[in-house]
Amino acid sequence: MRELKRGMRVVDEEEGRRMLKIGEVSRRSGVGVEALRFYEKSGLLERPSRTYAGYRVYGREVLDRLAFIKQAQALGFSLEEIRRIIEDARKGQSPCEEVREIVRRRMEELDERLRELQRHRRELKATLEEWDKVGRAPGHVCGLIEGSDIGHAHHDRAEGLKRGKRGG
Amino acid sequence: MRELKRGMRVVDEEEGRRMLKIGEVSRRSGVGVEALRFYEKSGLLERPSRTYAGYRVYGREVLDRLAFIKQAQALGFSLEEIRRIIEDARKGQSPCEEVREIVRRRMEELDERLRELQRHRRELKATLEEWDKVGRAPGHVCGLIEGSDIGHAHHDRAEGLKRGKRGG
DNA sequence: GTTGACTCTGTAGTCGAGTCCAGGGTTTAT
DNA sequence: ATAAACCCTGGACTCGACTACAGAGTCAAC
Repeated sequence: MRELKRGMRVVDEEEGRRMLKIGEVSRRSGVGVEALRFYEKSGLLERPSRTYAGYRVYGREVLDRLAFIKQAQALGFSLEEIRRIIEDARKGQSPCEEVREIVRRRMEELDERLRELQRHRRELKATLEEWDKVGRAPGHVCGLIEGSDIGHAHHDRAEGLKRGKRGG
Repeated sequence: MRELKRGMRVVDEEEGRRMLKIGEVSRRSGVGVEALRFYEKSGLLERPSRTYAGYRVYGREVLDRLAFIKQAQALGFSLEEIRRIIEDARKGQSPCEEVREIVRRRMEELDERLRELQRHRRELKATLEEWDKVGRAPGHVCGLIEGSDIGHAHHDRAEGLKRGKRGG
């Protein structure tokens, strides 16, 4: 089907910059065809142009966008946050203060989470050491649950830890 | 309904140790009635005895169990892991080596996650600083996504970071 | 002209840790 | 006698980031 009917807006494949079909984008980016369509639906990727048959065709710049998305994800951003960043980036031409603000906030959250995890680590370690001492005591079901520190947790501490449990 | 029909196994409320109905357990533990039933279904709590009318009645020891669960959760264990720990604790009477093993493994994972997050933090910081420098450059859509470091991420690094993305 | 790889849409399912609800029955206080 | 507060079951829903599938159309190769 090479002759173009009117209304045909297929982007030319011969014109120097080669266009990519979704499978190739997937292979090159490592992002999975279904995920690509999902990203499009979620507003992370612009709707690409289509071949006459309805196939998506992407320019190479989508690979940069996907690399950006992956990196942002790796940095701990949710897709929704990434979507907002991209959106802001498109409309706010000047200093993109909002974007930096998101990153700043995110970093603060990350710091908080880090502090928490370090505390958890210390508690785990203490628990292990406790168990190494207590473990051999007879008369308990196991000496761990009933006997150990963590079996009789201080309520306020547990509460404090729980606050930060926003799924990542 | 005080006269007991045959088959009645209601645990006596007068017998010194007072039994708790689910609402009271909830209030005392801070765990939420629905969550308590959910824990029961998930094998984290033994099935409690029932009143003749079918109401759950718990002994005070359930509060210890719940404190344990909460603390373990705060330490980063999933309910499934906690379930396994409790199960192991019940059947493995001697040194509960498995239990300690789980905790040890968990701590290693936590260490890994901590290292990752610290790396993320450093990258975020670098990105922010990069943006502070690049942000004012004209000619970009925003100077952030297209212009910044993270827009052209090294693939291998992104992959490396992604591996650890087990939701938490 | 037919295989086989690819693509499309749309919907449903996954996981974890619950929450919420409908439509009942029970207990307690007035 | 009746309202309020509690309890029961079973099932649906939530969120995030996908993945899987059904059923159909398209494209390149032989």
